[in-house]
Amino acid sequence: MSIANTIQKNVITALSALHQQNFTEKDFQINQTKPEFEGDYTIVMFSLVKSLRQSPDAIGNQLGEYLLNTYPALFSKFNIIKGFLNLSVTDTFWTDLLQKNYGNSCFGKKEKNGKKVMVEYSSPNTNKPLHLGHLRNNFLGWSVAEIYKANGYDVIKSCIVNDRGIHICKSMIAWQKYANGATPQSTGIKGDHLVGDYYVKFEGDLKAQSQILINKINLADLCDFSGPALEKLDKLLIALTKLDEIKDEEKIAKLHDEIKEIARNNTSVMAEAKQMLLDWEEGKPEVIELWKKMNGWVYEGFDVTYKRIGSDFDKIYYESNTYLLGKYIVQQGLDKKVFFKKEDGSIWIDLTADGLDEKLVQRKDGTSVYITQDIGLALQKYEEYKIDSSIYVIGNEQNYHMKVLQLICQKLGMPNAENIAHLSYGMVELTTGKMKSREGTVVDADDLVDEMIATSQKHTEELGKVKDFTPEELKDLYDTIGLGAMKFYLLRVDPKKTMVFNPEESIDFHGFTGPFVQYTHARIKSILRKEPLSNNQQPLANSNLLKLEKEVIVMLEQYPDAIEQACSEHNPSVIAMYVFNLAKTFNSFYTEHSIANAETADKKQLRLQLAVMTANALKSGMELLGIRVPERM
RNA sequence: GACUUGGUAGCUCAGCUGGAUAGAGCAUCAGCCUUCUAAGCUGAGGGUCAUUGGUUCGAAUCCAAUCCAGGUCACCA
Repeated sequence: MSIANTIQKNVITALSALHQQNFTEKDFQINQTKPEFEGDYTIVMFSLVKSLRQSPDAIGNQLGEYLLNTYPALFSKFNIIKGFLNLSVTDTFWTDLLQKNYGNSCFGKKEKNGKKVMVEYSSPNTNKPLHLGHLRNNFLGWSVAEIYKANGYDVIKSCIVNDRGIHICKSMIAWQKYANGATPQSTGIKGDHLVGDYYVKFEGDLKAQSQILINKINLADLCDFSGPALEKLDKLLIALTKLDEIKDEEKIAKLHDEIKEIARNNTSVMAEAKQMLLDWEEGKPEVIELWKKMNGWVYEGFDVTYKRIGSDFDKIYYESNTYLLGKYIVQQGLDKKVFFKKEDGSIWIDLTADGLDEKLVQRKDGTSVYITQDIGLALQKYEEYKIDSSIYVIGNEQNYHMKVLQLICQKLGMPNAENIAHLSYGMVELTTGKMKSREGTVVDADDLVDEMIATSQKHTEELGKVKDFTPEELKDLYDTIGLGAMKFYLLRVDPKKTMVFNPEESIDFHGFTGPFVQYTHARIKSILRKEPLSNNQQPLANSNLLKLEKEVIVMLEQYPDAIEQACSEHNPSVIAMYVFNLAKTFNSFYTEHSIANAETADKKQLRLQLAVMTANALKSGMELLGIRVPERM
C-alpha cells in the first residue's frame, strides 16, 4: 500500500476515534504538501468543518496530535496553515522503504492475479507500408500489454491483418499493369514499399480517370453513366444549381465530393479492381496466386519493420480467415432473433433502444461488411484463449464502430462482452496539417526510424564519450537511443488526444525525452561501476535525510502507483511522465551531492542505495514503454 | 443537423474524482565543467486556464449556454 493510502486510512481511524462517527475517504482530501510549506502530506480540513461544527484549526490540531501519538513511527510533526494540516513523515520511514526495496528490480510490479487479457494492436492493411500513425498504435499497444503484465495479468498480444478487400486489389491491378514482373528481389525495394508504390500508382490512375469524368459532368455530359449512378448524379446536379444561388460553400463542397465519389466509382480502373475482388472471393487461381505473392512481399517488409521497432505478437489473425466465421455467427444471431432480415435479404441489428441506429451486419448479396468479421473474431478470441478481457487499440475515428461492436457482442451473449475495452487514440497530425495517404503527406515509418537512428549517431559522435565501443556496440547504442527518443515522443502524450508531430522537436534529445532518461540511467551505472555497493551492509545509524535525498525517495515511493494508474487508465504517458520526473529529481540530487565522496560512510551507503533503486526504476519504467536503457552513452 | 472529443505560456504538453501563489519541456535571456558522464544543473522573463453565467468556504477542475477546432453518423475498411 502506498504511503498516501496508509495516511488516508490512519486519518479515517483517527477521525472516527476522535469524533465517534464514521468517516470515509470521501470526507477529506489528502495531497502532497506544496514545496513552499513544511511537511510531506496535507489533509484539507474545510470539508470536515460542517459536520464537526468546529474551526478547521481546532480539528486539525486534534487530528495532528492524535496521529503523532498513535503513529510515532510514521509522523514526526505537523503544522496547520489556513485550514491545511501538513504532516511530516519521519525520515526513518523513508530510509526503511529504501533499505527494503532498493535491490528489488521488480519493485512496483504485482503478483500474478490469474486473469487473462488480450491486447489487439497494429492491425495493418497489406497494401501499403506502415506510417507514423501506425507507430503510435504499435507503441501504445505494446506498452499497454507490458503495463498489464506488470499489474499481474497474463497478456496475449494479438494482431488482425486486414489482408483482404478492395484496397489490396488496387495494388494488384497496378502491379499487373505497370510492374513488368518487378519483385522486391529484382528491384531491391522493401516488399511493403513496393506494393505501396503500386497502390499509389493505382490512385494516380484513378484520379486521372475520374477527373476526365468530372470535367464531362461539369459540361453536363452524362453519357458515361447509367442506372442508379445516373439518377443520383441528376439529383446532385439539380441540387447544385439551387445551391449556387444560395452560395452555401460548405454544402456545395459536399455535393462536389459526392459527384467525385460517383465519378471514381465509374472509372474503368475501379471496375477492374471490383472485378478482381469478386474473382478473389470466388477463388480464381491466378488472382489468389498473385494475392499470396504480393501479400508475402508485404509480410516480409512488415517483419523487418516490426523487428526494428520491437513490436511482436503472440497471435496473428488474418481477415481472410475470420470473415467467414463472422458470417456464421450472423446466421446464428439471426436464429436467436438478435438480428433481423429485411425484404431485400440484408441483415441488420436494431440498436435504437441503446441510442444508436440500425446497423447493417451483412449485405443483401450475402457478403460480409467490416463489422461482420469483427464479430467473428471477438468470439474466436474468447473461445481460443478464454480471456477475461479484450483491449482493442484502434484510432478514435472508429469510436462509433467499437461501440456498436461491443453492443452486438453483449446482445449475442458472448462471455465477458462487457470487458471489451476500446483504447481509442487520437490521430497524429503534422505541423503542416493532417497526414493523407492519397495526397502523399504521410511520414513513412521506416524513413522516420532511419532518421532518428542517424540523428542519435550524429549526437553520440559529437559528444565522443563511447569511442572505445565496438562497431556492434555502437550500432546497438544508436538504435537504443534513436528508437528510445521516438517511442518516448509518441508515448509521452495522453493516448486519447490528437497530437502534433513536430519533426524538429521529435528529434530533440534534451529535456522531456527518452534520451534524457536513458542518460540519467547511464550516469548512475557509471558511478556504480566505480563504486559498487558492498554486500555486507550495516543498518544505517544516522537516518537524517537531506532535502534532495528525500525528494528522490519520495518519488521512488510513487512508482507502484504510477504502474497501477497507467493500467487502469490504459495510459503509458503516466509512466513516461513518472520516469522523467524521477530522472529530473535524481539529477538535481546528483549535481548537489557527491555519492562517491559522501560526507560519511553511512551517507555513501544511503546514496548508493538511492542510486541503485533509481536506476532500477528507470530501467523498469522505460521497459514498460518498450524502451531500452544503455549502461553507457 | 445529431452525437462525440478537445480549447491551459510563443510552440508541444501536464494538471481536470474541486483546495494554498496554475506546472514541465522546447524556444529566449543570465549563470555553472581541474572532483561521480554538461544528452546535465541553477535562475529569469513569459498566463484573462476559449467566453459568459451558475454551484461553493474555495473552480483550470463540477453544471449550463455560447464560440472555435477535430472525429463519427456508408450495403468503405
